[in-house]
Amino acid sequence: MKRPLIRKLEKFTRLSRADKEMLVRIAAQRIRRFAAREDIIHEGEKPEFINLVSEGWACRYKTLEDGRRQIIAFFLPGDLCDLNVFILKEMDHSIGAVTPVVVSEISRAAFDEMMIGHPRITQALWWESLVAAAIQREWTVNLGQRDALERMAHLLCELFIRLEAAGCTSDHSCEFPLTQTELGETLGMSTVHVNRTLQELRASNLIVLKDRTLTIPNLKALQDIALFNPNYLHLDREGSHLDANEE
Amino acid sequence: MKRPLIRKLEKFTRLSRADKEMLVRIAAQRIRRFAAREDIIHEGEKPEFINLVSEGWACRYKTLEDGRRQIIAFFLPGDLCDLNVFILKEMDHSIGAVTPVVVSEISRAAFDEMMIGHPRITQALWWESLVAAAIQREWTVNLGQRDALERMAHLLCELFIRLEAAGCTSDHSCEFPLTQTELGETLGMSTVHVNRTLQELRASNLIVLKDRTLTIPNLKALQDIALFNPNYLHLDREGSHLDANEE
DNA sequence: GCCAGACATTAACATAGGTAAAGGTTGCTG
DNA sequence: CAGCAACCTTTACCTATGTTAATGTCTGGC
Repeated sequence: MKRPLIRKLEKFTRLSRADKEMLVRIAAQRIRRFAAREDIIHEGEKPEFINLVSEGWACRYKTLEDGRRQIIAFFLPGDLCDLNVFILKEMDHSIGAVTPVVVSEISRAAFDEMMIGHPRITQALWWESLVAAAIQREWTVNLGQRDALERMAHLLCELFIRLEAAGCTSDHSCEFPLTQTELGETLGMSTVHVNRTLQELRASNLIVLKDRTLTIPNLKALQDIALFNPNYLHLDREGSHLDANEE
Repeated sequence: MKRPLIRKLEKFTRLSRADKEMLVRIAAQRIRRFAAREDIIHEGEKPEFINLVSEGWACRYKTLEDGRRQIIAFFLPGDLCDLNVFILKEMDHSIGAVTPVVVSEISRAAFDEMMIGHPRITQALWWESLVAAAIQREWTVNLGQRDALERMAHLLCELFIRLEAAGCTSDHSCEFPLTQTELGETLGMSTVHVNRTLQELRASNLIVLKDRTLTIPNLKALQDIALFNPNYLHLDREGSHLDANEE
């Protein structure tokens, strides 16, 4: 459950003790807490920090002039928001807390320091940002090509596997704080249809979703429904499953 | 028309003569040509280079097991495909030529050299990759929230403005090589509906599209239909319109 | 122990967009 | 210059999903 970022990065590369200490130190420098639904940064503001979500779920979202809202990405424990953002003059979207959230702010200086002294971390962070881009692309495919049932199944598979990589699952279950409204804003469908779709997945015994807890009794089966191919998550370091060196 | 990459980067920052010479030199190192419809790199391959599209249009796409295809991004002249890709073990999608295309391959060594000796270029390239990510996010919004007419209008606005930044427009017109099938694969709609939607835009005098040429007589009007907010393209360098120093 | 607010569920009905199929251009190629 | 291939257009019909609105079920606060 601890240090989800480190746990995740180790899916890509082995980190030295010094690397890990560095990451822990950086993450401790400036910590902020947000209530559920609170904005962490809002469209139009100048980005000054890289945010690292260390506890809770956050999301990127964008609102159209007429009020329609689209959730563009989820940030799970261990996820970083945009390396290098400070290059941009202003945010073109907002980041909000989905649940109560703990965020570490990484300053430009701290980031540069890490880039210079810790090539392993640097590599690992680029990997994480390439994966984030790949996820965004997969969401494009999801919204463009899959129908409601496939789309929902795909999202659930992705979130479950990402939570697993961050050490936030136990057995076949994980906490699942999203409301049906939020699922609709993510998948581009009405709440009514979200509900119908979840009912259908439940009826097929593909998921159990109750009391903010999601259980996927047979992940393979859900993946099949979703046409889910995990390659885009790039979690395939040779032998990463052999490492038992959790900290 | 020349050096679309330089032209585009100068929307973000001023480049020195040495910077520009560097970019020209790098782009000349290894050049490849592809016929329309040919793959530049295919899902599953190991990425070894950063590709720079210097002439023609290319696209990223992904195909589901059952054959459905989604176009995920367009690469216009001056666009780069994924800084740092070589970190990944294999491509999770393909990149294909839409028209006949000229591509410069940038090796890891050349990229590193540039990063070290040319901080202005480094900054500018990160900017360009952040913009590419922002575009991908906007496509998520487009597919998730906008209806067919808005979606089509939005895509046309974006492509036109990006072509303008690369110096590939004249007055209110640009070359527009996409078939209706490709538009459908981009916007997640059937060709029949693409056709209906284009008819509707034509009937409202919002576009003229004929003989692979697109004219947008009143860009503002098209943007209004699309709920198009150009902020995500981050083309707003203070005073960039004052620079008359084209090379 | 009751009420308000947030969330989930269901039903009845409406519509944007998909599907299938046929015909119309245009432009190349032999 | 005939004929094919790629692309565009249109029509008729169908269905996945949206809309509206009513009802149900929790939860925390008083």
